[in-house]
Amino acid sequence: MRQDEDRTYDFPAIEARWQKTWEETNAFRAPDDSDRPKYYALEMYPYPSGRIHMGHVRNYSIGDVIARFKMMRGFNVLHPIGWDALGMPAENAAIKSGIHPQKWTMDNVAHMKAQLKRMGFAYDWSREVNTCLPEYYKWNQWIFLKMHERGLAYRKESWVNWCPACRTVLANEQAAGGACWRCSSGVEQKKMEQWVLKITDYAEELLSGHAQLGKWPEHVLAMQKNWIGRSEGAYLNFEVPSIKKSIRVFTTRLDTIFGATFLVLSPEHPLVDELVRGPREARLRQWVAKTVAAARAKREIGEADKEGIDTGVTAVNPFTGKPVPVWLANYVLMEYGTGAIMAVPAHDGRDFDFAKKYGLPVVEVVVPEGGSPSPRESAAELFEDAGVLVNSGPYIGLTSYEATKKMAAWANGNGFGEPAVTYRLRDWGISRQRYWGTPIPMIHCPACGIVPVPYEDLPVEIPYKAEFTGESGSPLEKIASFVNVACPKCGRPARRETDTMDTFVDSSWYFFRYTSPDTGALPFTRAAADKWLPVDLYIGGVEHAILHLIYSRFFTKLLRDLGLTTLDEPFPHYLAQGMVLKDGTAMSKSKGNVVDPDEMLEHYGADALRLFILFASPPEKEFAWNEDGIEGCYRFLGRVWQLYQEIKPLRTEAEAPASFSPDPAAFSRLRKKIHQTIRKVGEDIEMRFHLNTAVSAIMELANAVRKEKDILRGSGDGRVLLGEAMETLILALAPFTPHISEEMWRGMGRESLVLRAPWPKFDPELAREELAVVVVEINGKVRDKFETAHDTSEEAMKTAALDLPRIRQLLEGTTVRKVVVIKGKIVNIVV
RNA sequence: GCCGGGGUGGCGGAAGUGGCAGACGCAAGGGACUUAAAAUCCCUCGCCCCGUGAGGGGCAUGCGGGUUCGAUUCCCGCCCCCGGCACCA
Repeated sequence: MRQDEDRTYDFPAIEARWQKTWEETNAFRAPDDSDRPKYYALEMYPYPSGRIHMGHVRNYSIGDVIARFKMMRGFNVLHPIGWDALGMPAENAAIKSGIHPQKWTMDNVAHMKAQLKRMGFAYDWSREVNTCLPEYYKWNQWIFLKMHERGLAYRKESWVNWCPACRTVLANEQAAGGACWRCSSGVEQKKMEQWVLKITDYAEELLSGHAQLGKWPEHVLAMQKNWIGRSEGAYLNFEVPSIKKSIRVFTTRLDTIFGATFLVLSPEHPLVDELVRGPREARLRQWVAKTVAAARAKREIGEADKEGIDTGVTAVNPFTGKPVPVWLANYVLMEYGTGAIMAVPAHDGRDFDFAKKYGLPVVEVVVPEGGSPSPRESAAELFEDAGVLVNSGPYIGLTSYEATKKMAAWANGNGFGEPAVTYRLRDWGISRQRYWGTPIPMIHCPACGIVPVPYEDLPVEIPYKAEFTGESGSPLEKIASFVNVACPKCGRPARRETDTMDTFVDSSWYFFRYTSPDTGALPFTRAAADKWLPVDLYIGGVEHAILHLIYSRFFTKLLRDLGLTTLDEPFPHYLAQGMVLKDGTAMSKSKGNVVDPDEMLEHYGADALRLFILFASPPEKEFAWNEDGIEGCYRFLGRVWQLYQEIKPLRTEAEAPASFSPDPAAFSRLRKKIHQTIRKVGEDIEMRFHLNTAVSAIMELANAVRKEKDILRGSGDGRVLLGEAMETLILALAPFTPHISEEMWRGMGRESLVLRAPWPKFDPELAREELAVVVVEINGKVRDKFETAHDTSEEAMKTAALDLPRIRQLLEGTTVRKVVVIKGKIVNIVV
C-alpha cells in the first residue's frame, strides 16, 4: 500500500475540484428539449445495503465510460441512477438493531450517493428515483389496480415457496433450485392464498420477443427460453368408465400413443379423490397423504425415488380402445401440464423406470429408420427420438412427424383431444408478508368481498409506526390504524390487505420513471417515454438474467397494452457484466474477501480505480481483483501526469532551439500513432465494448509520446505534434479517468470541460501504415520479412521475396512447387 | 441428463474477415540514481536445444484427427472447467 507522500499527482485535490465543478454546473443534466440525438445509458440501480461494493464500481464504471463517450460524440445522454430501496434487509436491520427501516434506508442512500459522487460518475441526479418513497410506490399500486381491472392480478390459493429464514413467500424464479435467492435457505412448501400477476398471458410474446434482442448475450436468451419452457404437443382425454369422467393428459409425443400402457396422475390431481373410492380406499388415501407431504419436502432437495400405487381403476386408450391402468405416482407434477400423463415406458426413461419397478408392460412403437423393436434393459438404452412407427395400427410405417399430425387431426375430429402449447413459466406470485414493501391496494370486506382501493385514495402508505419483533407474520397485521378501514363500496368496517409487493415489481418499470421522475399524473408521461426509450444500452450483472430482466420485459408489454407506451422491448441491447472475484470466488462478506472501494479511493483515487477495473478484463468476463494491478494503473496515470507537466510549457515557450533538426521519422511515427489511437479507442468503445483494449491502446500512445518526446521537442513542428499527442491522450482518457483529464485539459489552455469536447477525428490516411510488412514463409514457417508499398503487385511481391538473400540461401537445392501471394500481407513459398 | 459459455506464458488478458501467436499491464530478474530505502528511470522476460558470441533451430493456443499453401480462428471426435435448468410429460 502506497503512502500519501509518494503521490506523483495530487488526485484528492483534482478529483474534489472537478466533482464540485460538475455539480455546480449541472454538467450531467439531460434536457428533455435538446435537438441532439438521444442516448439512454442505464445500469441496474443498486439496493441501498449500506456501502457500494466492487460489483457496483465495475457496473457503473462501464456505464460511465459509455455515457461520457456518447456525450463527447454529441449525444444528449440520459444517464440516471436511483435506489431499489424497499426490501427485507431494512426490516431485518430493524429487528436486529431497532433502527427504523426508513431511517436505515435513507441513511444508506445518503452514504452511497456520496460514494457514487466520489467515483465521479456522470449521473443526472435531478432524475434520481427512490422506490421507498410514496411518490414512487404509489405507481406500483396504480399499475396493480390496472392489472386487477384486466384480470391480470388475481388471488390464488396454491402451494407456494416459503423461505423460513426470510419468513415470506417467494416467486418460483426466486426459489430456483429449492434455495431462497436472497439467503440461500432451503425453501419449504406452504399452502397459502396470495396475489399473483398473470405473466403467463405474455409467455408467447416474451419468447417471440427474443427476435428483437439480437444484442443480448446468447446464454441469457437461452436461460429465459428455458425458463419460459414452451412445449408443443396435444391434450388427450382418456375415458374412465367407472367414474364416467375422463382424464386429460398433455403429451409432446402423440406418436407414441399406441405404447401408452398406463396413466399416471399426480397425487395432488383433483380427480384423485374420486378415483380412490372403493375397496382399497383407506390404503390409497393413506398413500396419497404420505406422498404429498413427502414429495413437497423432497422436491427441495432434488430427485426422489419413483414411488407409485395402482388405483385399480382403468381408463380407455382412445386410439387402441384398450383398457389402461390408472396409477398415482410421485414423479408427476401437478404444476405442469394437466397433472396427469400417459406413460410410454418404451420411449421415456422415467416411465420405463417406473414400469420396471412395478412390472407394467412395455410396448415399443417407434424405431429408428430401418430399425426394429428390441428388448431394452435400462432407461439409457431407450429410443427416445422421433423415428418410424411400428405396432401402431393404421399408423405403422409413418414417420413420427407424419403420425403426430394425423393422430392430432383424428383426435380433434373425434372430440377427445386437440393440439396444445404449454409453458413451464407460471404466474408471478407477488405477495410478501413483510413490512418494508409496497402495500397491495386491496380491501377485504365481509359484505362486498375483495374491493380495490379507489385510485383517488392512492398511495396506500406504509405506516411509519410499527413493531419489529421478528415474530411470524407481517408487522402490518398488528397495526390497527392500518388494517381497519371502511369498505370503499359499502362503507362498513373492513380489513386492509396486509401483504406487500415483491420488490421486483418496483424494478420492473423504474427505467420508465427516470424519463419523467416528477410527474404526478401518471407513472410517467407518454411524451418523455417516447423521447427517451428504449434504453440504448443496459448494463448489469447476469444474476438477473431471468428474474429482473423477464419481469421488466413483461411490464413493458403490459404498460404498452395499458396505452402508456408503444414500446415492445425496453432493453434492445443488454451487456451482461461479469462477476468480480477475488481469490477465485465471488467477493462476499461471508467469505471475508471483500475489497472496500472506499479504501481504494483513499489510496489511489477514483480515476485509478476506474481505469484498473476497466483495463483488467473485458466487461462481460469475470474480473479478478488484485492489488498490484491498480498499483500499475496508478503508476500509469502518474506517468501521464509527468508527460503533461513536460509538454504543457512547450506550447508557450519561444521558438524551438535551432540546433536541433526535426526527425521526420519520429514525427510521422507519432503522428500515425495519434490517428491510430483515436480510431482504435473509438471503435473499441462504440462497436465492441472492449474497454480493456481501448485502455491498452491509450497506454501505447502514452508510451510512444514518452519515447519520441526528447527528439521532437527540438523542433517547432515537433512541439506542435507533442501538444496534439498530449491533447489526444487527454481526450481518449476522458471517459475513463474524467478528473485528471479535466485537470489536464484546463491546463492545456482549454476553457470548456473535456466532457463537452468533441471526440477527436482521425485521418484514415495518416492512421495507415505507409509501408506494408510482408511476411515471407517457406512451407508456412516465417523465414523473413520485407517492407513494400501497399499497392505492390503480387508478381512484384513474389519476385522481391524470392530475391531476399536469406530466402535464396534457404531455397538452395530445393524446387519451388508453388508460391502463394496475398497482397500486402504474405508470400508463402511451398517447396 | 439437457441447454449455454470457456480452456492461449508465472498471472490478468491481446490477436474485427484463416495470414508475424503472446499487444497492453502485472509479477519476476538485472542495472542506474541513493549513505540506504521508497519512488522514478533503463534493460531482459513463452518453453527447449545448438553457439564463447553475433546468431540459428525446434516445440508451443486442453487432447486427437481433418480441410487448407497456411488454423488460436473453420469442421469432426474426445477430455476438463464454469454458469443455468433439472422427474416439465
